[in-house]
Amino acid sequence: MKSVKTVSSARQPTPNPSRAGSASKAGSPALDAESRPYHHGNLRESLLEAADTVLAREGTLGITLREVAKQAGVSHAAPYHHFASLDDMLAAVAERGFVRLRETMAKSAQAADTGERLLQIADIYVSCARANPAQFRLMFGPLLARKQEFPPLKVAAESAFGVVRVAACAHDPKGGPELALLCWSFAHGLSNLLIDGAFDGLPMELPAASVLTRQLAQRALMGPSVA
Amino acid sequence: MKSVKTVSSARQPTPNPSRAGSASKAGSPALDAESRPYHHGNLRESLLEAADTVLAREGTLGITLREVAKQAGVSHAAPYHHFASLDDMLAAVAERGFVRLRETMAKSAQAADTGERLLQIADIYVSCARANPAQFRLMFGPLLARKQEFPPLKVAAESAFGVVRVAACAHDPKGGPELALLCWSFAHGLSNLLIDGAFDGLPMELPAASVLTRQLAQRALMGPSVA
DNA sequence: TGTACATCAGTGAACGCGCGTTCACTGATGTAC
DNA sequence: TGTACATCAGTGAACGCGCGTTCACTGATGTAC
Repeated sequence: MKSVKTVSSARQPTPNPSRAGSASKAGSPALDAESRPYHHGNLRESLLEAADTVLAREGTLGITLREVAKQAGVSHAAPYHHFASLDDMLAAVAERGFVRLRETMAKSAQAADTGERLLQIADIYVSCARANPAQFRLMFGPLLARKQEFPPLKVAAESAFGVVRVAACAHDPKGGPELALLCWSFAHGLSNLLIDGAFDGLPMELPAASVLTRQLAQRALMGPSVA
Repeated sequence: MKSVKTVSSARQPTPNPSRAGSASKAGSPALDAESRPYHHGNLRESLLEAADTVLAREGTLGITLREVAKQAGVSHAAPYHHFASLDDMLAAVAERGFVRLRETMAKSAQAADTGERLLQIADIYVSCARANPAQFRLMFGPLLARKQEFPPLKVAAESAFGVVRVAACAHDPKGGPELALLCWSFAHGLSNLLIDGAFDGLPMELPAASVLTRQLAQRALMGPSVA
C-alpha cells in the first residue's frame, strides 16, 4: 500500500550566497519580468512576501501554494525547493507575522508610564490585526496548535507574548502574569470581533477602533473607578 | 458567456407536515438504516444536526456539503432541496450556534448579584467555545461579516450579544454598553486563545480554564483592587 | 373507500475546477584543476 | 584565465482527489374526485 499524504523530508537548500546580498533585494521586490534570472537567488523570501500580498488580496481561504508561486512569478512547483509542504510555508508566513507583531509592539510601546505602555500595547495589537486581518487569522489558525512541529513559529509566538508579559510585570510586579493574560485576551478578542465584523450593524454607536480600544483597555486593565 | 458561481434562488420546500411531528424525531436521531423512508420528512433538521457532528469530528475545514450529506445518510445532492448553497447551510449552522449560546447564557447566568452574573456569562461563553471549538470558529467565520445576507444569522448573533448587554447594564446602569463590549471582548479573546492552543507550552503555570476565566474576568470587569 | 394525478424530495451520474504533490528535465551557477 | 564538471533551483506536464453544483430521473406522498 502507498503511504498517504506523506510529508517528505524538507529539501532545505542553502540560499545562493553570492546573490543573497546583491541588488535583487534592494530593487523592486517582486519579479523583474524580462530581467528575472533563471536562478532566483532569494526565492524563499520572495515567496513569503508574495504570501503576504496574496493574504491581503484573497484572504485566508485564498492563500494556496499555487497562488503564492504565481504571485512570486515562478512555477507552482518551485516552492518545493524551499518548503517541504504548504503547511511548512504557511507556518513560515505565520512566524513572520508574530515577529512583526513583536517588533511593532516593542518599538512603539515606549511610554514612561507603565499603565500607558500597556494601553499602547493593546492599541498596537488591535491595529496590527485590523491592518492585516487575514495574516492575523493565519497566525492564530490551525497551525498554531501544531507549533511543536514548527519550532520557529513557536518561538516567534511566545516571543510576541513576552513583550506583553514584560510590560504587564512592569506595571504590576505582583500580578504581572495575570495582567498579561488579561491584556492579551482582551486585545485578542476585540481584534477578532472587529475584523470579523461582529460589531457591524450593532444597535449602538461605537467610537473609532483606536479610541474604543483604549477606552475598554483602560477599564479592563486599570479598573472602572478611573474617570 | 456563462455566469460564474451564480447562486440559484433557494428552493425552500415546506417540510412534510404529516411527518414533522411523528416518531422520526423522537426516535434515533440519525438514519434508521433499513427503515429509512424515501422521503425523509425532516431532512433540514437532520442536516443541521449532521453538520454539528461533522464539525465536532472534522473541524471547520472538514465541513463540506458532501460530508454533511453523507453523515445524514442521504445523497450529496439532497441538501439542495433545503439549502440554496453551501454558504446557506453553513449560515444556518452558525445561526443555531448563536441561538444555543444565547439560550445557555440566559438560562445558566441567574445569580442574584449582578457582578456574579457577569462572571457566569463569561464563564459560560468560554465553556461553550471549548465544548465545541469548530462550531465556535464557524460562528465567527467569514459568514458573520456577510450576516446582512443571512437575516436569521444576524438576529441570532445580535440576540446572543443582547444577553451580555442586559447583564452589563444591570451591573452598571451608566457604563453598561461599554462594560458589555469589554466583557464580550475579553471572553471572546480568552476563548479563541484557549481553543487555538495559544497557551500550550507557555512558560507559566495556568489554572483550569474555568478558574482562569473567572479570575481574569473578575479583574477585567470589577477592577484590580478586589482581593 | 378507490383511483387518478400532481407534487416534489429524494437519487446517482456527470460537469469543470483548483488543489497539493510528484517527476523527469534543463540550464545557470560556482568550483576544482 | 580556460575548461570540465557537479550541483541544484528552476520548469512544465501529469497525477489523483474532493469539492460545489447541475441535471434528468424516480418513486413516495397527499389530495381531488
